[in-house]
Amino acid sequence: MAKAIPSRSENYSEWYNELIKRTDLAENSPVRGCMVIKPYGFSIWEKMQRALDDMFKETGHQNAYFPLFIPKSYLSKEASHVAGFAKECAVVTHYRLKNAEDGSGIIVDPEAKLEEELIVRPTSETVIWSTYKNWIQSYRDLPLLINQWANVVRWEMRTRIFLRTTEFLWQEGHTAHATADEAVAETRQMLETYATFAEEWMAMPVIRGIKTASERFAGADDTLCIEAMMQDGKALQAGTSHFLGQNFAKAFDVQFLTKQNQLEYVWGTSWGASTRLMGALIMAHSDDEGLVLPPKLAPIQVVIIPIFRSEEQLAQVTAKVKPLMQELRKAGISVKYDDSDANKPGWKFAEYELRGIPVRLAMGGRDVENGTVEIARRDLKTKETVPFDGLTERIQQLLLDIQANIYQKALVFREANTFRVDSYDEFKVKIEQGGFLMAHWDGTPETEEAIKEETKATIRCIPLNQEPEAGICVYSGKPSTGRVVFARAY
RNA sequence: CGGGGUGUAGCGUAGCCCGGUAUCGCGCCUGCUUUGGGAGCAGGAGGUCGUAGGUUCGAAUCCUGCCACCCCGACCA
Repeated sequence: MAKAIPSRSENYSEWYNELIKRTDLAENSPVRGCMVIKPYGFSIWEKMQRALDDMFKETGHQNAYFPLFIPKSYLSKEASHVAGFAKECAVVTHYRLKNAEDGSGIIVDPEAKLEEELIVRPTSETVIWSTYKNWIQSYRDLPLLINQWANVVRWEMRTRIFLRTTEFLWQEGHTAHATADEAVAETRQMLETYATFAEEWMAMPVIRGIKTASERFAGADDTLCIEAMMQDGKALQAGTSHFLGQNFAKAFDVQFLTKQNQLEYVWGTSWGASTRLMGALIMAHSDDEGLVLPPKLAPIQVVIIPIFRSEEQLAQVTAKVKPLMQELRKAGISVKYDDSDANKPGWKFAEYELRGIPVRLAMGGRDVENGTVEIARRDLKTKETVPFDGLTERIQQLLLDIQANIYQKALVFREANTFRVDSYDEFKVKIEQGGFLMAHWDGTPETEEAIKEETKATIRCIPLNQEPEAGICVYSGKPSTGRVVFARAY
């Protein structure tokens, strides 16, 4: 018995860490700030990758791969870019080790110092734009729509598994366009792609918005983002899409000839989403019994557990189950039959619940006789006995229902924890309870900074598609044209 | 890098204040009974108490250094 995970409501951090550990998603590695993604966790990540990658392809993007190392001089070509990343770079200075003279072990060979240090990429704009210079000459080469799946390194002071690790996996799209309008449209399109992925695949509602100047990506003219609410009321940035203007084109001298034979700088975008999405997935839906996976991302959608006292009984159940599995698979449903006798049914029920498998079937002698099966759903933790016939259709529908229900639940939670706030006193009280505060802001970085300083709340974004509303800044009392989203964030 | 905490069997822990050769649970092994919500009983294996030193007749326990990990903060996707 035992093994309850620490309660979600009591200690969210502890619950999160323990959940990841117990479900075999990932673990901290001995290497500073890095994590090991275990097979179960990676199988979920792979599903995310595939879905995102398909969406990128549908919008005309192609995959490529660029180097891990960035010469220091590249990184420093775009001034605000390097300023933004300088404090968190891993730097390669030598290329050889040797035995110490005094026999004390292996040391870095001082003779093998690099002429120019190499930075382990914190993001790839600079290497990529230095390459694009050679790829782009004419308007006929545009738009250039490239994505890469890669790892990057950011030497953060404090790490948190999946949410902020020293090394992380992500995809980064880097596009070049002939006009600003086109690049802006691309930025929007990719933001919408992320939002669609979050909502339709992860079942996680997001707010589409634009970052304030102080939260903007280093080197961008504008940063769009999707922001999600976790179950502790904190915000999580789940994806970003940047309009780079001509900043990188100018820094790396990427020009093209227009139809009119004019030489012009190209317009850029970049956009990325990372293994942080795994953290989002966990924190958005899971409960004290474990993970709750949306069916579209569950590596196993249906688990079938036989209940038997003897080999003969097991054989009877198995005879019914095998054809069902074939039928489910034919319908595109992933299914696992756990007929091991290492653990008893009760243990299996709890284990698959912990791992977030959306649907569980249990079948024993009783069911074989009656032509029934017990079907349980993870999201609601309900179960019922249903006829064996027509199961495939029922399960198909159930998976859709679960996907929709998880989304709806997260949406209701977010709405219930989103508050319109009109005074700073109210702001300070509400922020302690968590959630999103919709408040007027005077548009100045000073106000933004002061509020952050005093309440630890940041402006997550200025929501897109929001009707303008005249008001006064909750902090300064100066006029404002619309509400922005304040929250404490991961 | 600052503040706090924890290191005892594969995992989780008691013991530490007040020194006397380590407790309990899970897991593991054997046997029987069990199997529709994390099985029961009986027996068994498993520990240089993070590490180095000090105090002491005697250290998991007291003292000092070091190491590791976790939490909070600065930084941030």
